[in-house]
Amino acid sequence: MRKISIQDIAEELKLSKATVSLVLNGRGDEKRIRKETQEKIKNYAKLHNYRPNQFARGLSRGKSEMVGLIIPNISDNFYARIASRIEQKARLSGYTVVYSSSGENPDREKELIQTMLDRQIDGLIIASTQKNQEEIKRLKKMNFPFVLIDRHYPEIETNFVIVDNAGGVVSAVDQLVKQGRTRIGYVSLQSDLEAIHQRTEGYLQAMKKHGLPVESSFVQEVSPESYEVEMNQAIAHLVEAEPKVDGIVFATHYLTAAGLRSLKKRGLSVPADVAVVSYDQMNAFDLIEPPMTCVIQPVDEIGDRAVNILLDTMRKNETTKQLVLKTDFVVRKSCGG
Amino acid sequence: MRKISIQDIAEELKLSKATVSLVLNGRGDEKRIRKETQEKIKNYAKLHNYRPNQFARGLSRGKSEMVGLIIPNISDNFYARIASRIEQKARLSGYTVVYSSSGENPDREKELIQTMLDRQIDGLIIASTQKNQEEIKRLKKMNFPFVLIDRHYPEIETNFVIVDNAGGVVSAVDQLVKQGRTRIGYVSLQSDLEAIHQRTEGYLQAMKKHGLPVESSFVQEVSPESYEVEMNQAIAHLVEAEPKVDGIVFATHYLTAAGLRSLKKRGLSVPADVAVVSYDQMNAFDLIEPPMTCVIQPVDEIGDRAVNILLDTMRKNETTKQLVLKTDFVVRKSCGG
DNA sequence: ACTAATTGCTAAATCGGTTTAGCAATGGAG
DNA sequence: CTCCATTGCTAAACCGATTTAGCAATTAGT
Repeated sequence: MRKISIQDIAEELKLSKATVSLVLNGRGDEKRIRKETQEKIKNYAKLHNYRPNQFARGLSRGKSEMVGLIIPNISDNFYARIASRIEQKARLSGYTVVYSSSGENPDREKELIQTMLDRQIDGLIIASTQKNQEEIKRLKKMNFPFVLIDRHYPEIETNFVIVDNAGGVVSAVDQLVKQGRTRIGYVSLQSDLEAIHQRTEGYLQAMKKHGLPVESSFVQEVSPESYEVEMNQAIAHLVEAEPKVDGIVFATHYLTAAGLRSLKKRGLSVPADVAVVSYDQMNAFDLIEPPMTCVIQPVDEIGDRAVNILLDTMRKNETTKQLVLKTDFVVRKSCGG
Repeated sequence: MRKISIQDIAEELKLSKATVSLVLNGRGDEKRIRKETQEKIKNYAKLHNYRPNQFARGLSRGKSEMVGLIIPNISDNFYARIASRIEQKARLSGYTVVYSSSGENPDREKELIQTMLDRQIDGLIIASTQKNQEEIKRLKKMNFPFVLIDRHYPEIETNFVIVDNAGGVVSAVDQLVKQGRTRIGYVSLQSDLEAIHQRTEGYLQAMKKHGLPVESSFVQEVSPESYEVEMNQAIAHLVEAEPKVDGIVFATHYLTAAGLRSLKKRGLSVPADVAVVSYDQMNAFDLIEPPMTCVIQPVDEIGDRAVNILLDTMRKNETTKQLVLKTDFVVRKSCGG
C-alpha cells in the first residue's frame, strides 16, 4: 500500500500522465477522453487510494487552497471562536486554514505573515497588532488578497471587518443610565489599538448624550502587562474619589474579571454599590454572582463575513470591502436590572 | 519587487542553480564554494528578498516542516491552551503547526487526517474522538509519526500523553472528605471516552478507599448533547433522594457550570448545602461565588511532552512513549475549605 | 475518393527547488 | 615534466503534478 503517483497509474494502465491527470481532475469529458478509459483510471485510482501530492500540485498550479489566519492569541476565547468559525466556513469552500498566534508581538506577526507567504497561502485573514503598518502596506502593494478583522489600520485602505466598538460602549452606558445610575466610570486599557480608543470614545459620547458629567477620576487606564495589580488602584480611584461612581463599564472581559475581584476585595457589592457592564463576554459570565451584563460581539458574523470577502477578493479582484458590525447586548443582574 | 527564484539569482550572477541552492542552504563551505562567491549570493538574495518556494522545496525534499494538530474543538479553552503551547514549542524547532477541529466527529477526524497527510505534514498530534481506531491503526501501519494526546486507544500501541484522570478525581474526593463530607455524589457524561470512564473509576476507588457508601443515586450521567437540561434531573436525584449528598464532583468544567446553575435554581447554597469540586477549570472559576475548587490538568506539560515525543519519533524511529501526567489541584471556597 | 472534422490521446515543457556525480583549472610533489 | 590533489563549480536528473499544442486514426461530408 505504498504511496502511488500519477506516473504509476499511467504506466500501469499504459496511458500518459496527461490523460490520467486530466481525468482525475474531472476534465475528461472536456478533453474527450473515452468514458471507458475514464472509468478505468478512476477505478484504479480509487482502488489504490491515489492521493495527489499537494506540493506538486501547488507548485504547478501556483495555488495552495490554503488561507492563513493570524490572531493575537488562540487561547483567548474571542479569537478562538472566530478561528473556529472561519475554519468551518473556509472548509465549505475547500480551503484549509492555517493559523498562528502573534502574541500581540508585531515582529512575530511580521514573521508569521512571511512564513505563510512562503507556504504559498492563497489569502490571509489578520487580526493585527496594529503596529505592523509596513507589513500590511507591503501586502497591499503585492496585491495579495487579505482581510483585516477586529482591528484595522484607519490610514490604510484595506478590506476589513470590525465591530462598532463605540456603539457597543454606548449601549452599555445607556443600560446603566436606564437603571438610574448617573456617576458612571470607565476602566480601559493603555493601548494603541483603535478598537480600544473607539470604546473610550463611545463612553465619552454616551455620557455627553445623557448630559452626565465625566469627573477626572471616572476614566481609568491600566496597562496590559499588569492590569491585575493596577486594577486595585483603578477601582480605588473610582470608588473613593468624590463623587464615587455608582456604575462601571469595563472595556474588555478580562478587565471585568479583574475588576470584579477588586470590588470583591473591598467588600463592595454588585450591583447594589456599583453596577457593572462588561464589553465582551467570558464563558462563565452567566454563572458568576451576580450574572454579568455584557456587550456581545458578533463573533460568527465576523468570521463569516471575513471569509466571504476574502474569497471574493481571491476570485475576482473585487473593490475593497469595509464592514463595521453592530454589537449585541445581554442584560443580566450585574447592571442592577 | 517581483518574486525571485533560485534560477533568477543564478542567471544574474552567472552561476548555476546548484551553487546558489547549496550556498543558501548553508552547505557552501562543505561544498567548498569560494567565500567571495558565497557572499555575492547571500547578498543578492537578501537584497532581492529571496524566499524559497516551500512547495518546490517540499516536493524535492519530501519534507514539509509542518506538523498537524487535530483537536475536538479549538474554542474549548482546554484544547486552545494546549494548541497554543504546542504551536510555540513546535516553532522553536522550526515547525509550522496546522490545526483543525474535528467537532468530536470521527468522520470529520478521518477526513482531517487525510487532508493533512495530503498536505505532506511530517507528523501529527491528535486528541482523537476515540472512535477512529481504523484510521489510527492505519497511521501506525504506515509508520507515520504521531502522538495521541488527552485521549488514547488502550488497545493500540501508540505514543500518547494523557492525564491521570482517575487520580485527579481521587484528589477531588479526598478534598471533600477532608472537609468532612461523607455523602459525595458524582456527575459525569455519557461517553465512550476512556478519560471519562477513568474519572468515574477514580470516584469509585476513592469512595471505597474512604469506606464511604456509594448510593445508587450518587452517580449521575447526562448526555453530551443536552446536558444543560438533563443536569436539572441529575441534581434533583442527588439532592432529593435519601440520603441527600453533601458534596458533588463534576467530571468536566462545563458540567460544573451547568451544575452550579442548577443548584442555584433550587436555592441551594455552595458549599453550605453542597460542597463542589470541578474536574478541570474554566476561565472565571476563581471569579464566581463561591470560587471553585478545581482539579487542574497540566496543559503546558501535555503540549511540551507531545511535541518532544513527536520530534523524537520523526527524527529517529524511537520506541513508543506513553506518558500519564499527574493532575494538580486548587483549593477554593466551593469545597467548604 | 478526397478533404474536413472529430475523436482519443500523448509528448514535452513547466513550476522551483535539491542533490549527486563529475569536469576543468590550478598547485604541489616527485 | 608528469601525475595527483585540491579547489570551485556545474550539468542534469528528480520530486509529482498541470497544461498546451498537436499527432494519428476514424468518421462525416460532398
